[in-house]
Amino acid sequence: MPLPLIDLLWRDHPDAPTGGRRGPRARVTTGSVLDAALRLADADGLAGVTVRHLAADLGVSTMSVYTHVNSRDDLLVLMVDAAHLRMERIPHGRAGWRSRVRRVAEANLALIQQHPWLLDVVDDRSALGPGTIAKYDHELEALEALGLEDTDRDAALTFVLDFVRASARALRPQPRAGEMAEHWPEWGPRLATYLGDDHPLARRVGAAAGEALGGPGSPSHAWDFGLTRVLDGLDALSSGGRP
Amino acid sequence: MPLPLIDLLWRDHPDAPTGGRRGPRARVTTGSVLDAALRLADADGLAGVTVRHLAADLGVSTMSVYTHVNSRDDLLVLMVDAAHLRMERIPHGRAGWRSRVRRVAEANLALIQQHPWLLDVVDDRSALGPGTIAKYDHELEALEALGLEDTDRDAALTFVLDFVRASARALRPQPRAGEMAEHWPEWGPRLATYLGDDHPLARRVGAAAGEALGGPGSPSHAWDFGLTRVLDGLDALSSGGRP
DNA sequence: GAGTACGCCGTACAACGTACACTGTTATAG
DNA sequence: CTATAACAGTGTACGTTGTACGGCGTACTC
Repeated sequence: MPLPLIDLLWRDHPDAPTGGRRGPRARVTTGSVLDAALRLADADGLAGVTVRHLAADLGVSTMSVYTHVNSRDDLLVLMVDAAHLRMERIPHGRAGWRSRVRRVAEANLALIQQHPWLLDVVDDRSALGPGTIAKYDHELEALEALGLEDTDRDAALTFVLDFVRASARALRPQPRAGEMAEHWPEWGPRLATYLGDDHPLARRVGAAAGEALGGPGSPSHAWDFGLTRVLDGLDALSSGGRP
Repeated sequence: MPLPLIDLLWRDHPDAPTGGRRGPRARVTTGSVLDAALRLADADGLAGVTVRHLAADLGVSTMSVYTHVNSRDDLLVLMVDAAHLRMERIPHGRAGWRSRVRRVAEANLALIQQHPWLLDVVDDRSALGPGTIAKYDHELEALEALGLEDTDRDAALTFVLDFVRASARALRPQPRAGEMAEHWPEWGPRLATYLGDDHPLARRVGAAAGEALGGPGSPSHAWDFGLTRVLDGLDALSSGGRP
């Protein structure tokens, strides 16, 4: 049986237990399993990360994967922490907090667009891993100039990162988009019939939002809009409430 | 084969196709399948909503479910729209936009806490259903006094609702919480060893946030904090940018 | 050289969504 | 009145998933 999750997360730390040295040499390691899992997830999404696929990619039998990882759920946690560990951490420099936070948001958006499967992992246990903790530490620094007490500082970071996650989900090409477009010639008129003259506001705003989504200009209006809202919302903290 | 999804969503509309009248009378309907599915989901979560369980609850065979619903994915879309349809829609009255938006947020939080499985449905096709459209219309009204153009009005609502979804996810009792607590006596000291003196900021803020989470006072500091941030962020729109 | 810890593997099981072929029932067409 | 077509419902079966269990062979320790 592999080591507990906490030790697998910190497997590269000098104090991490190594286990005995007997028996045949391992042909794969937890690290190489993770490398393969990340490749698979980036290519085929989380659903493509099955234990069997993983084992085939590694050239071992299905059950051998469980020698290096306790369960698929644990694997996902390890993957998230690995992605966080590899994330580039740009020094904050002398920029003001607004630029800092903006860069944190953009870096997280880039991370999720590079690894869209991050949106599909709901397990929070990666918070115990070296990558996630380092990321947390670095991003907390961005909020320094806001002068918040600790609980608010954590809440502010959560606020920013939750916005990024939601926006990234909206920006992600929906798997159903193709199916929707396919059925639209049939469904569109039918929906118009059902709606009739009801909900004129929803119809007007929905149409405008739909057009803007596929239209020219910025790839996502909602991202710019939301990010400015986030920054202005935090701004109200340091400028002593609303005027 | 059942009707296409768009017609199932609008099954209660007068213009909805009813299908022929031949054959034995249906012992269950799309509506009763949904009722059972909602009960199951509220009780056991989305994972408890299996076609077999559903059929057993309804007293029919497994495959009979597919007479009234095209697929499990479609079922989830119908469930979401049904939940949106049954949501109470409080008139906005004469309240200012801040109170209106606050109430929209609180109503959505209540909705998700009543039906936590809503967080697990990622399919956006419910946007075509009567419940989701009525909800959209009603919530857009809350933003009237902000004087936004249509695309911004949609973006603002998305901004609010995304915040609610993320907060609701954080407030939801994590399925892993029990397991974490169980392993904590073993993992806590180990984590302390690994961390050593690194990341003092993350350790301090993380500890404060962790304490606040289980501590006395408001059930969630992050909710109050974030909601005020959301409102202040929107406020900056109407007060003409930051001072 | 004996014992043991360990990597690896084959088989097997329960659960899932659902395709398919079928039976039986009922309203309609001739 | 009968033949037909449309429909609700069922049983079986397939492919896929995660993973428990027991066995086999290897390499280190005594």
